Amino acid sequence: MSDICYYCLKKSKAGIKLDQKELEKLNHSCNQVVFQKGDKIMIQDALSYNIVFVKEGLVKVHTKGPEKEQILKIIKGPSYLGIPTTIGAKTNQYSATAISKASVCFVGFDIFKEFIKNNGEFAYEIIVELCENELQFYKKCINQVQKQGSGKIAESLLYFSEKIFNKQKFKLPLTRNELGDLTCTSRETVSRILSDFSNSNIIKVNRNDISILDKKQLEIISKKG
DNA sequence: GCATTAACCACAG
DNA sequence: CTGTGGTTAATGC
Repeated sequence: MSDICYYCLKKSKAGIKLDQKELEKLNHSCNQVVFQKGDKIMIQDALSYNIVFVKEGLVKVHTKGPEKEQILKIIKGPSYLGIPTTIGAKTNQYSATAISKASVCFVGFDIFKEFIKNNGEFAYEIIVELCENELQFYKKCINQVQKQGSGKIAESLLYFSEKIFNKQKFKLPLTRNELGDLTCTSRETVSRILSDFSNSNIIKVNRNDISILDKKQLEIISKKG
């Protein structure tokens, strides 16, 4: 099949702007890999030759800090994940690990560069994505520094509920420890806050099954920090 | 001072 | 891997 990319239903917003000829080219230097939960997709400090695009599935983006592991974000396909590190640095500045089964496309950097140079619509969509990302990180940065524990946990629960699963009830794809790495708190704090929320009937917790019972309250906690 | 918040340690499921 | 309790340190009335 020389037209897999052409028929792909999980194109990025930029990918939609490619014409048939470009999609055929893309297909020649694009390699799709299916990762299982826990598989490493990108490893920090390794040389990066490809633009990494998550077609489907959940991926955690994380980096080794001076003290401990830091989860930068959790993303759901379809979404790019390796643009800044591929373009802006020689080696990967972060790692990426599948936290569910995930289909990932590795796109040759040369062809990606060619699209950016020759297709303005494509380039524009890439810029939009990069800008949205940067703004999101500003927000996250402020939240991490200024919100207290319960606010940060509430925020991430809402994130999983609204942005990742679109459900009130979901299975948390992270351990308590990882949720701590994501929210800049300790695993003990995560445990305590989750049981606090549970005792206040804001959420229902059973292992990693989370149900949000009182979304309003959770939003208030998230907002006020 | 006293309360709140959260990290670190330890230990038990 | 989790939940809890004790301890300690920082910060804010």
